Amino acid sequence: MKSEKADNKRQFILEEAAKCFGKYGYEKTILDDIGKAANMNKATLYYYFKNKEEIFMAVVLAESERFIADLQAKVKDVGNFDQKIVSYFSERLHYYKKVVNLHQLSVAQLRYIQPLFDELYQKVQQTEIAFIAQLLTEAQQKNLLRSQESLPKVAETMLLVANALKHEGVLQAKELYAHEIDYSVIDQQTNYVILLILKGLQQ
Amino acid sequence: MKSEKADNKRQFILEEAAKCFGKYGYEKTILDDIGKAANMNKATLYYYFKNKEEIFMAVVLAESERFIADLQAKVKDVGNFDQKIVSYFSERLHYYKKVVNLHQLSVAQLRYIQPLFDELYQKVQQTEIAFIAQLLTEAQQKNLLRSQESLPKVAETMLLVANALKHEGVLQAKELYAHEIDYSVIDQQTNYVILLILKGLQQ
Amino acid sequence: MKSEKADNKRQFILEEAAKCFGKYGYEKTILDDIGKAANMNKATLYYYFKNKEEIFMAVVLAESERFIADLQAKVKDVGNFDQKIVSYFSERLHYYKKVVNLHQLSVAQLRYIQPLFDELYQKVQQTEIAFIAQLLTEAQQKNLLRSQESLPKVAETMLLVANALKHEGVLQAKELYAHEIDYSVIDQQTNYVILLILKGLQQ
Amino acid sequence: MKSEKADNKRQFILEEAAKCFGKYGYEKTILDDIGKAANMNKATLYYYFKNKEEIFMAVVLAESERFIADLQAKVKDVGNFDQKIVSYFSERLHYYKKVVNLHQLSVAQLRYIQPLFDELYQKVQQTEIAFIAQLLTEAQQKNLLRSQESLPKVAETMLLVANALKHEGVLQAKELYAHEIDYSVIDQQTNYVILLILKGLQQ
DNA sequence: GATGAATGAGGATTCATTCAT
DNA sequence: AATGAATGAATCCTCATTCAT
Repeated sequence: MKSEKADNKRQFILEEAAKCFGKYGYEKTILDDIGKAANMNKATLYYYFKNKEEIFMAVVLAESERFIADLQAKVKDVGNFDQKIVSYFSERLHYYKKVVNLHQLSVAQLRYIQPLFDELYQKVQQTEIAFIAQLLTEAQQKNLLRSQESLPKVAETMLLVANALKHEGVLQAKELYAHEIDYSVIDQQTNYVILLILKGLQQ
Repeated sequence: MKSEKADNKRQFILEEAAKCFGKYGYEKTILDDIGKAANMNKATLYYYFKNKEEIFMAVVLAESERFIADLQAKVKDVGNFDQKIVSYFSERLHYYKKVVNLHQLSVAQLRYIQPLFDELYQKVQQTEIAFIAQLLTEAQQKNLLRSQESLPKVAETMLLVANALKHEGVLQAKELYAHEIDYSVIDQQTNYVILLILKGLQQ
Repeated sequence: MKSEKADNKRQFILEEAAKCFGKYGYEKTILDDIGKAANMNKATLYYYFKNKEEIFMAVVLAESERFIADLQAKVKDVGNFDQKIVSYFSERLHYYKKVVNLHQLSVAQLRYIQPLFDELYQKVQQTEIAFIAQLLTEAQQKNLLRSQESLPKVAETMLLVANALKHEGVLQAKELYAHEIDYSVIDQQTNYVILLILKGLQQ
Repeated sequence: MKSEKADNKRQFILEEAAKCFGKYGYEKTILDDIGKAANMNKATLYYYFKNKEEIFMAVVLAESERFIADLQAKVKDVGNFDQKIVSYFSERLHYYKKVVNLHQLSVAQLRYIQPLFDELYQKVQQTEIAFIAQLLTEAQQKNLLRSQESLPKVAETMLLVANALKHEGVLQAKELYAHEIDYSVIDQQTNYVILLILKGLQQ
């Protein structure tokens, strides 16, 4: 492929950028930092990415993919079926929190970035939906679920709800310190709804 | 007092500034934000403070004083004498971590700001030394300590060591994510040394 | 007089301001410098003077008066009548040059300040005219001048011409370095015209 | 060469900047002035220079190099060997005075700028040392000097002394008007020492 | 693909000046 | 008379972004 080399370079930039963002935070990282780290003129970065924000997004996406893979591997070893699902969402929220802290994002930036963020997650979400649907299917095959529902649809709904609660929590946090968003509340709300849904499926 | 009004205004500015720094972080907060929040031209801020950094420092100092007061009240209710001292230092480190996260400071900034930070803490430290010395004195009066040492000196030394370990931890963190500084290691080291010192006093 | 105290204070401010302007130049001297030097709040300066420029002008005026007095004393001892007049104008130009350098004025500032400058000199000029007229009168009494001209008028004209030539020189200096204005050319031109006028009077 | 164009532009900026500094002085010259004079956005200046000060320094350096070249050409035609050396140092001091006046620098600025100034002159000084050493060598070849000293070393020492006396003079001038520094005293001191050294070489 | 060069949009800081008391 | 407080208008400098080559 013509683009294989380009992809490698893109990848390399992202790795260096991730280090920079981690060290200095999103704001303090200037494109010259990333350029120097990747041994190229900062203008070249614009050949591979639209702008600083896109670089950041791509960094987060890469981290996400790694994380989701980890997460799914981990969840497979968790107790029974209910717990698998619940802990999946719980860990997922925990991860979101970590990313926010990791890059020292403030609430203001979060609000601005979130839409792009979510757009980016679309891709990841396909994986997520598939994974949850898979868990549900396995449960169904063990006769744990009586539902006739489309399981992918259910999985998507669960994710939708989880995301909605997360966003809701962030948007409520107007006056609070960014990382003081009370994720534990969001966590409980999410757990509760997910369990309700699962109960519904088991009727 | 001539300066009472000015002091109130200074105080007011600090409260508004604290909100801004909390919301946006140190970097993203621009003086216009603080000015608008405090209903004044940003140039006026320079009448009350030397520069942005001084405003930030004053905010942190105010938070510190509040925190130290809280902390000391809380520690009084903690189990026995040893535990009081140990938990004092543990909580103190936890607070430092919180401040760093609270204002989304990166390692790079930390290094730069730390000296000013510490200078500022001089005042707070007098309170801290007095408090620890008091705890030690009470223990001595209960014949828990046999030492003839000057207790304020001991208190000062404990603080010195705790601070040194904290700084050491930060300076080691060159390549790590700012908030990923491993405070738990620092915490253990600090606990260990403090207990050693206490043991020495009890010989 | 009510204003005697105020006059003393004004005088004191001017002395301190002169030191400041001398040390730092017009631009670099800030009102806080003058205020501190005169032991008063900078706002108070505005009670005594309209603005920074007026302080500067007053400083220059005071220096001028001192200088003109000196000059006139000195000239009295100079050789014959012609030489007295010529050296008066020559020294006068030399003084102007000194003031300009002394306060590190640039050509740009000079252009701006000149009108105010000249307005200020009006007062001084009365003294100057009187002095030159006196020299002329003495010459007339010794029958050195046959003219029927009004001698004050002649004196005034001489000053007018001298000033005009000086201004002309400054305005020509657009592209030159401020203090590189070629005063020697102006000096020669002035001498020449003054001598012509004197010749005319002696016909 | 890759940088030839850039060097030309740098040069062009310096020429325009020199005009501005000459017209308005260091303080009054704003970067917009230089930018406009050089037909570019002021931000572009930062592509070629680190800051305003560096531009100024570069202007002075360029002037210095031109001057030193002139000076050396001129000195070659001066009478005998002793006179060549003495007049070199005398002219050199005269030049320093001119630069200071030329840019309307106040004593305060001089103190601040001097270190950078001297750092910049390091380069020029190599040329100066070589030139003086050459004069000494020629004298030696004519058997005017009996010394076995390293002549470059002697040349360097002479420059060192001349600079030290110059600095001493500036630093003494605390309360004086900047351009009223009494260079004639410095000149005499320098001459005296240089002649002493030359005498020593002729023993 | 890559980069040297250019720039507009800010952001911190300074300072002459004003005004209420 | 005096001043604490306030501010608008600069001014230096930074940085993401663009563009011609």
